[in-house]
Amino acid sequence: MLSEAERRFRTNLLEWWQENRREYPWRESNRTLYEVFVAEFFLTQTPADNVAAVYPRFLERFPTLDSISEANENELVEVIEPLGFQNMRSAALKQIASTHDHLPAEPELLMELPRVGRYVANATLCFARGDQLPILDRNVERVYSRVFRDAWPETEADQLSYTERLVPGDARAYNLALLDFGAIVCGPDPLCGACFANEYCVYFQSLQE
DNA sequence: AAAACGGGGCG
DNA sequence: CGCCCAGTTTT
Repeated sequence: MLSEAERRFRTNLLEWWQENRREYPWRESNRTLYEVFVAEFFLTQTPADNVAAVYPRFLERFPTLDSISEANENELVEVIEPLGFQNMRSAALKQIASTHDHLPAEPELLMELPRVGRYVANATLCFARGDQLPILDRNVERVYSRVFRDAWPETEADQLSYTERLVPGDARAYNLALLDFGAIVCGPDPLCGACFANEYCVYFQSLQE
């Protein structure tokens, strides 16, 4: 059961997103599971614009897992280098490619891969396939902990359960909207003056004392 | 110098 | 689960 505020937030967020969505190469339609995975794998702790600058080159040189397993690791490191974490990342990709000829399409199986946690697994499957999975990173946490402050749980496991209830049938649109909202409006220094949630956001209400 | 960050690893 | 680590960028 969703609260009134939760239902309104969900509806308002999707409406807002129709006019405010950000475009990135990995969001284009018909991206494969592998292509979306590569993007999400690089997007952890790395600004989207940096990933966007390297992404086409990476996919051209490494269009499949198989092409990674055949490449030498130095070349992999070179292509990833502008993003940082190049050693950890190429070692992980090498290991994944050496043990898989295709990526598993279930979150628990994706999470068995090195350097793939809950965020990358759920984001990959939701954005590539539309799977109805919640995504939870620090941006999403910041948004929910403001808007639903009193109800928002403390621990990561409880937060994941909480977000699971909110994800609608069009999970892809909802989760992308949540990320864009956290980046554009509800960032570390929030633009409450431009926000649709002022009538029910607990954080905004607390500012009005 | 210190905080932020998603994942890994430990007890 | 709670805590701390490695690696990197941002403040």
